[in-house]
Amino acid sequence: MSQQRHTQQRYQPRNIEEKWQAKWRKNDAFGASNNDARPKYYVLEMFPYPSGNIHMGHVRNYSIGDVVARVKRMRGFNVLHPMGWDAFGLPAENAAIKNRTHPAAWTYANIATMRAQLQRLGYSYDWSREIATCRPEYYRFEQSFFLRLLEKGLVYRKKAPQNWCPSCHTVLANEQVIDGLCWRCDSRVEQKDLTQWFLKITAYGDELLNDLALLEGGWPERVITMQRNWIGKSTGASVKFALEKPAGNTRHIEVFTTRPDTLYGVTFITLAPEHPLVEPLIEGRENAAETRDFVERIRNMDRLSRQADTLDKEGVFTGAYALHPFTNERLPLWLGNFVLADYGTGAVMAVPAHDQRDFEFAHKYGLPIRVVICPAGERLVPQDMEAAFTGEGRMVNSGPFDGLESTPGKTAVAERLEQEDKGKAAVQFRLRDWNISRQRYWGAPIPVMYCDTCGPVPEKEEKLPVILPLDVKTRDDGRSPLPETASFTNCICPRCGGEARRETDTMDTFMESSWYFARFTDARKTDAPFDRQALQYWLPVDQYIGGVEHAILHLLYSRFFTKALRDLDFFPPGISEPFTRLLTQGMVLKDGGKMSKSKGNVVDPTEMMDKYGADTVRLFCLFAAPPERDFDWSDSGIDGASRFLHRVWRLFVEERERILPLTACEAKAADAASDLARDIRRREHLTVKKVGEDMERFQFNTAIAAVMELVNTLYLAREKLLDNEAEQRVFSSAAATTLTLLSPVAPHICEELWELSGHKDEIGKMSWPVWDAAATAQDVLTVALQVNGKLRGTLEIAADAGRTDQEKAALADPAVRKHIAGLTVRRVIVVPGKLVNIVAG
RNA sequence: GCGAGAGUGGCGAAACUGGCAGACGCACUGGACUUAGGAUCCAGCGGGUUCAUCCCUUGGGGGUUCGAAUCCCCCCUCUCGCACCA
Repeated sequence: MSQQRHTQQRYQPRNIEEKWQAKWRKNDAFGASNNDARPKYYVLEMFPYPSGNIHMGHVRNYSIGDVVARVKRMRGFNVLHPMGWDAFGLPAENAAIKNRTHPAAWTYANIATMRAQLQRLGYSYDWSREIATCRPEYYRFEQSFFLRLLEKGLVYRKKAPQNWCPSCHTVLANEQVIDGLCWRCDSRVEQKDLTQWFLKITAYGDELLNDLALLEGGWPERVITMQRNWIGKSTGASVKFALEKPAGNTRHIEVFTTRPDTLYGVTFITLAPEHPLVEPLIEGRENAAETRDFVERIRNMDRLSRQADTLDKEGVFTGAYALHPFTNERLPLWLGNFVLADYGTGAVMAVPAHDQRDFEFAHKYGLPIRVVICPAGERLVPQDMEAAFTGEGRMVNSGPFDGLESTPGKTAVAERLEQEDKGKAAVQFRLRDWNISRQRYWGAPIPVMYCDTCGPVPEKEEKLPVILPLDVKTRDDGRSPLPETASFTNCICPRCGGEARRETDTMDTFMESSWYFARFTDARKTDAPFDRQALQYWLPVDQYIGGVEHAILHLLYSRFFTKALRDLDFFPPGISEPFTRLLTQGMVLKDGGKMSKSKGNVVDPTEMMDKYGADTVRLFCLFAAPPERDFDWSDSGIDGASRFLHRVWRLFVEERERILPLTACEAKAADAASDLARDIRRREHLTVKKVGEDMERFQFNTAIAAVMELVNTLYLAREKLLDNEAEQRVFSSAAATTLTLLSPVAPHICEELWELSGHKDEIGKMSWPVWDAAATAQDVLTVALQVNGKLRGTLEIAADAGRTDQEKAALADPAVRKHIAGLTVRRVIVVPGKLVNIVAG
C-alpha cells in the first residue's frame, strides 16, 4: 500500500473540514433571502458575550441550533440562522484594567477569535448579518427607542433606593440580583438612593402575564411558571385609611390588600421602616428617637439577611393612629421589619385573625385579634387560635357585609370603598420597573443631557448616535471615566442653547439583547432599525435556543421590548411575542459540576477539535444526552463518537467500488428481491422515519442512535452482499440515506463521503428523504406470547394472519402449552401482530 | 412552605398513545488479526439460579388493568425556580 493511498483512506477531519468550510463560504451556502417563495423558518441561538473563547456550553447550544437549521433547509424552508455578539458589558472593562488594554480592543479581539472558532465548527450561519452590539451602527437605534419610549412616558427618571453592587460599581435591576447577590460577581448587593432611568415594564404587566398563554406548548412549562411568578399579579383592593392627625400634608395612608373581605378584621396598620410617612408621623413624639433607631437598624441590614426566613418579626409603635374607613375605629400605626417598602404601598392593613404574619406580630406585641371570616361549619375563637385562618369563608363581625362569602364579599367591600372614595378594586404586581442606568463605561450612552435651566433634555433624534468615546483613559478602580471626559460631557442644550452636561451612565446591556433578534432580519440597514417587510416576513423567531439562566432576565425583557416596539410602531401590529418556541438546553458539566478555571476542569472546544475534528465534537454534544438535560462531559464518550465517524468513513472508503451514486431512498422495491436486500431497505426506511420524527422533537440523541443502527446494518450486510446491481442499488441507497440523515449533525464528513460516492451536488442541497410505508412492512411478524402477563416466548406469524390464526398459533406454541398445562384458559387477549396474552388459572 | 422537573444496569441513556424493559453508546470481559495495540473485527455484558431452567428487577409502598417504567393514591430522595408579595 502506498503512502498516498494510505493517507487517502484514513479519516482526517482537519483537511476535510477546512475544505468544505471554504466551499460553503464561496457558495454563500447559508445566506437567507428576504424575498423568497419558500416558507420561512427563523432559528436563533442566544448570542454570546465575547468573553474570549467559545466554551462547551456554546458548542452544545449552537450545535443544536445548527442541526435544526440544516434539517429545516433540507425540508425546503428558507432558513434564517444568524449570529452576533452581545458585546457591551463589564468583563471587558475588568479585562481592560487587568491587561492594560481598551475594552473595545479586548472585545473586538475576542469577537475575532470566537468567530473563527464558530466557523471552525462549521455552523451554517448567514455571516452577512453578523452584528456586534457595541458598534454605533447598532446602538444608535437603541438610543432612538429610548427617545421614543421617553416621549411615550415609558421611560422616566426617579430617585429611589437601588440595588448597588459595590464591586461592579453600578446599580443592578431586580432581575439581576440573585439571592441578594450580584448576578455577575456574587457580591452582596447594597441599597443606595440614586436617581436613575427606568423603563416602565410594569405598564405591560398584564400583557406579559396574559400572553404567556400564547407560549403554552412552545415554551418549557417551568420557564412560563417562573415568568408568571416573577410578574406576580395579585388582585384585591387599595384602601385609604385617614390619619387621625395629618402628617405634614398627608391625610391618608394607603394600603393594598388581596383580602378586602377581611377589612373589618383590621386591628392595626404596619408600615415599612422606609415608608415616607414615618418621619412626619413620629416627628415631635417622645419616642421618636427610639423609632428612628429602629428604622436605622432595619435599613442598614442587607437584603439577604433581611429577607431570610429566620428573621423574627419585629416592630415599633409610632404613637400615631389611623381610622378605619367604615367604622372609624382608631388603629395604631406600627412599623414592621417584615413589611417591604417596594411592594404595594409599603404599608399593610394588619388582620391578625386571617394573616399569619399579622397573627405573629399581634401576639408578640399584644395587639387585638378579631375574627371576621368564618370557615364552613366552624366558629373561631381568637384565644384558641394557634395560627391565623387564611382560608376563605363567610364574613362575620363585618357590619352590613355579614353573611357574605369571601368571593362576593371582596367585590362588595371594594365597591363600597369606591362609593365612599376610600379605596377601590386594585391589582398589584411584583414586577418592578426596569432600572437601566449603569454607572459603567462600556455600554451604550443614554441619549440625554442635563441643562441647568431646562433640566434633563433628550438628545435630538437627528443627532444620534451619541457615540461612546473610545479615546478615554480607563480607570484602575473600575469607575467609569465618562464623568471626567469633558469632550463627552460638555454639550449644548438643544432647548435653550445654554451649556449642558451629558448623562454619563450607560444603558444596561440587557437593552441590546432585547431586540437583536429583530435586527437580524435586515442587519445592514442604516436609515432605520428595521425593514418593515423583513420583520413581517421573519418574525417571530420560530425556534429560540439557549440556557435556562435567562428564563427571567433576557426572555422577559425581550418580550417587553417586542410589545413596546410594536406599540411604538417599529414592529408590525401582529407581532406580540418574540419567540414562538423555546428550547432551554442543559449545561455541560465536568465531574458532576460546572467547568471552571479555578477547578482546572475546563474542556476546551479548540483542543477537542484539534484532537477529533469539529464533526466529532458536534456529534458527541448531541449524542451524549437529550438537549434539555445537563450532561457530564466524558472523555471516553467522545472517543466513542469519534470511533463512529471513523466507522462511517471506512464503510464508504472500503466499499467505494460497490457504492453507486444514488440519493437517499432511491432504490425501488423491485431492487429489493432478496431477503437481505429487503431487510436493508426496510432498515433504511425505518431509519428515515425515526430520524425525521426525532429531529422534529429535538431528540438528537436517539436520532443519532438510529443512524448508528443503520450503519451497523450496512456493516453486517456488506459481508453477505451479492455481486449484482439490484442489491448494490439497495445497499447504495441505504448508504446515501446514512449520509443524508447524518449530514446536519456531522456535515463535513458527510459532504466528503458524498462527493467520494460520485455525487456532484452538495449533500446540504439535498431534500430531506421521505420514507415509504410499504418498504417498512414485514411479511412475518414476531408476536410476544404471555401467560398471565408473563413473557413465555415469541411466535413468528405471517403479517396477514387474522386474530384467530394468531390465537390458535399461540395456544399451540410448546412454551405456552407447558405453562398452561393443567390450567383452564379463561381469556385470551390478542393484539394483532404484537402480542397474545393467555389468562389461565 | 409554594411551583416545576427528575429518580431505569458499573456509566450516559432508550422504550412517543399502557403491550417482548435496557435500543444506541461508554466502560468492562473473552477471542481473532497482529512484532505491537490506546487500531480494527467477532462474541459476551441488569441481578440471582439447579445456566437449553426458572425467579427477581424501572426510588419505596399500595391500587387500576389480561398486561404498568408509563395511569391513580401515599411516601422517600435529588435538581431548579420563587419565597414574609400583604
